[in-house]
Amino acid sequence: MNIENTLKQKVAEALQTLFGLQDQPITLQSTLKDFEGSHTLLVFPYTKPLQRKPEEIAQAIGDYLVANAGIVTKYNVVKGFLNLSLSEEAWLASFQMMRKNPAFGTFPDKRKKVMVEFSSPNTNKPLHLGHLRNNFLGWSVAQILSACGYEVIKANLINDRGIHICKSMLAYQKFGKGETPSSSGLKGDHLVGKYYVEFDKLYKAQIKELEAQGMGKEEAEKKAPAIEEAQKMLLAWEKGDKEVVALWKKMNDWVYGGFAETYQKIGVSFDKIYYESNTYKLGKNIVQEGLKKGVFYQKPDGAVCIDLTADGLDNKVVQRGDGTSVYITQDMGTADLKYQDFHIDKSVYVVGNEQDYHFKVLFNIMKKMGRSYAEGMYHVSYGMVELPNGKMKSREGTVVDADELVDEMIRIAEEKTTELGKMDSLKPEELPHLYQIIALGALKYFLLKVDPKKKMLFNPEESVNFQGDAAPFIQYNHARICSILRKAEQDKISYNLPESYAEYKTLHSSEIDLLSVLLALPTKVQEAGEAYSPSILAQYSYEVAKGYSKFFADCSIFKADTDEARNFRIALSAQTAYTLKFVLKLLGIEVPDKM
RNA sequence: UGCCAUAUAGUUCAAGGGAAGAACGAAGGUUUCCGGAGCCUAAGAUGGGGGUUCGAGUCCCCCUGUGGCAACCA
Repeated sequence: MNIENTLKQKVAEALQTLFGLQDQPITLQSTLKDFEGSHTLLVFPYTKPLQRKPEEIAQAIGDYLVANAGIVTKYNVVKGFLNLSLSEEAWLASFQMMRKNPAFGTFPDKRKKVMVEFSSPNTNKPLHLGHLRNNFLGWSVAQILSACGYEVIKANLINDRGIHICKSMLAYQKFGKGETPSSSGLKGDHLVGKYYVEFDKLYKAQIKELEAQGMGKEEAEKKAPAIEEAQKMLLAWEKGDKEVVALWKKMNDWVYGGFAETYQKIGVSFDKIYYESNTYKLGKNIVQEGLKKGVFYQKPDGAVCIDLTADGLDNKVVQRGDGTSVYITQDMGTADLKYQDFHIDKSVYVVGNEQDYHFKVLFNIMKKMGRSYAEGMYHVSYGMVELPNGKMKSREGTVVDADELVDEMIRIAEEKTTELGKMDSLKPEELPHLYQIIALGALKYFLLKVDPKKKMLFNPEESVNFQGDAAPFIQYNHARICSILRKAEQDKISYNLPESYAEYKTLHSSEIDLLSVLLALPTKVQEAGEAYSPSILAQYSYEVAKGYSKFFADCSIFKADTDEARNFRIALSAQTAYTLKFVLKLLGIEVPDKM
């Protein structure tokens, strides 16, 4: 039914009829702006078997298509590129098909469950820009997979225990003086983060002092009293020491309060929350199972290992000589736990690329252990967000704080909106929500438009775009269409009846370009799902908005020459609004009706 | 040292082996007309060297730069 498949079929037919060629690759791409036509067939691949010039072959196929394909009206040949123009009927027919499908862009239920784990913060400090990239990616990947037909469970594995938490706790014990979020006016996560930084100051000073006394750097890092105390605290926590556990609970609760506020503000939520304090002991049964199966082996000192050298990896310890867990042990256990809880078919981890190796090892092990879900494990690996002067480091305070950044974005959104005088048509009480939509949209789009696996640069001086290739431009096009649809309704124009524009026979090239972009929606959603890449949809949403802007500038809607043209253009606008809203939703971005 | 990423315009990013594209910035134009956060015009780039191919930014090899990993850390 869709244009592309019809064309491919007809091209195959042409190759068979004209040249007796079968099973040839058929490569269609969209025609470049500089040439006439909408679809371009590459004929280079046929030159070899046919021993003929590409121009000859292209011309022959072109003639055949015009005569036999029905939907092709004319063609032109540039080197080995056969540019095709399609009939108005073909465009209008596919447009009607799209209009009739209220769920255009979504796929049928696959009857498969996938868990997407993302966010996964440590509870010793507030969220920063890097976490935002993670949260936005995870959320978007979950939405995309859902549109692709999966049942999605969004999970958050909170790292609420370990030496880093003890660092904050220790510093609080030493310097906190009973400070609380309410007494200090600080958000809970920020308060705890403050003591994490305090710890680092103390620790660094102690190292320096020890070094001054002639101790080597490495030894000083191990012997500094602060770190020794923190380690002692961790042991006490593991033994269930009442005082330590009480402090841990208190400070974690502060952090959860802070996180909840941030999550709520950035529009992120979860279906299932795991805590490492509950899962960190898991996995030992898998170690035993692996030993029995011969997947693992035990070294003389008792450490359990796996030899992955045959797979291009190394020897990896999965359990310490003293019988305690390492990182990978608990991840094996948690993988099983997730399966037990939900019987998932796929398990996706949104985690930074510094853990690429870890996940290769984990997935490899779970395959060797014969887990049914192992083939469906996938690491959405993303690059770090860097500042102009390099990486962000929490301990050194060179981070872009998530809460501050969001607030700043909201401030800028208000400023720009006021500057443009765009808030006149809105009630004052609607404005804060609008600013929030625009600010978060800009931020999310900025972080999502870049290919996840690439590192990206954030320059606080230049901030985030509100113009050009940016969410506000896309949102603006949605708002502008809503305005048109309101007018259409006011004027009682029933643009949604296909027969009301069926006679429209003079499509403008901007209309065809826009239509062609809109038709690509399902393909783009599928691509984004297969690649776990929201950036594909971010780019697409911009193409749609740009296509609409061009159309809007070139084609008058309410002053169109005929009622058919007018009705078609309103319907085209409505379809564009649907597409923009649909795609941005998959990116976790809201669209306003007015802005 | 090994492994994995990565290198495109002044800057930030695109380009499923197929005609190198945007945006920002800087230059010029555009508002009697449905929303100018817009539209139009022009300038500007594949780190270096080999190879495979009809065709390479894309695949392979070497070199250089950058980031990450290579813990019985997480």
